[in-house]
Amino acid sequence: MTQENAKHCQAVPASLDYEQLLRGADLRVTRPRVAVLAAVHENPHADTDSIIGAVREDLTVSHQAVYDVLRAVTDAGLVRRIQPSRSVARYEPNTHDNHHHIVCRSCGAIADVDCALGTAACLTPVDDHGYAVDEAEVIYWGLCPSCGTPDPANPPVRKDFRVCF
Amino acid sequence: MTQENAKHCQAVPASLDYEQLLRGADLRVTRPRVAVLAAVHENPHADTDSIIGAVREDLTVSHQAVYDVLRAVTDAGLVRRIQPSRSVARYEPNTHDNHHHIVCRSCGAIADVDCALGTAACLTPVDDHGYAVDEAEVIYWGLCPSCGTPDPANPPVRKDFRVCF
DNA sequence: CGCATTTTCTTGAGTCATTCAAGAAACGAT
DNA sequence: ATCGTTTCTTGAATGACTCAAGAAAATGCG
Repeated sequence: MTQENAKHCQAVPASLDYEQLLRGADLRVTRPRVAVLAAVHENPHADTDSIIGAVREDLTVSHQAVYDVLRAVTDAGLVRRIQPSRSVARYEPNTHDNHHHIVCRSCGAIADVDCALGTAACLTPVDDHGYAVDEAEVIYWGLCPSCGTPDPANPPVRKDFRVCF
Repeated sequence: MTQENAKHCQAVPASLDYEQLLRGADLRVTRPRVAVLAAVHENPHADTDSIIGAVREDLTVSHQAVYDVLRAVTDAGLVRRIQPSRSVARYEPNTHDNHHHIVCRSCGAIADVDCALGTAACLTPVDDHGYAVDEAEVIYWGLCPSCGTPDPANPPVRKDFRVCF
């Protein structure tokens, strides 16, 4: 875990707590679900493939199960799904603190940032066109420190958003 | 074009203006490029498939050409690509007014909204973690007027983000 | 204008994240 | 423990998007 992200990471809950989390959301407790929740908490902004990898260190699961679980816990609000343009889906624990993300255009690295406005103000667009708004998602785009200060030995790569985060 | 989006739509330029736009961006002027630019200006928030359809009303082009053109004009800054979570890529003319979007969770409808903060403030996260930020993208999530006021004759559909915008 | 150079478009195949479907296994309420 | 429901496994399919090689078209120059 990077220094940058530490602020938004509460202590990783023990296995028992994931059970609580699932039961609290009216979801059945299964080993794949606990393992996926653990993987999401331990790997900030991980994509599905990384989560499958992490889960399989403890357990044999099909990729389909991971997709199903991620959908279930996301729908239940336990996990937040983020998907910057041109990226695959990524997941993080839902901390309910309305923090946002900075994404590097070059390498795809993601960092957490606090909401500049506080939870409430952020939800108030000037004109909501009659929409019932319940979330404001902010993505800051730019270059991360390593990509912004070009290093000939380590050139920024556009495509490979998945290796570096 | 809906009333809601009218504010962000300048008059649709004539064909000649698209030529100017392309030349100004150091891009060669070709019939597919002019047609794609026109389609993007005439169809707010259209996905690639819709753009292919619109272009093919005037011209025979391969889908690959449309993908290539969209990439070229997006990289050149003539067009903005937006891709809310779980949606395919969508395109709009780059108006450089830093407006944002409201997306309906149910049907995927997208509406434009002005930036609540003005161009400058919006680019200033509280802590940029050393990133050189050049854009702040805000997506408000909620329910559009038709999905928010349930109508038994027209139930909200989750999956079909592409039919309704 | 006509040719050469470079870029762009066509054609057709391929990739990869994600989803679908059917049956087996696991959960939890009685 | 058993039953009914939900979840997981297996294997195939979908679909947006990309790759690659050659044909066609656009720009620059004589």
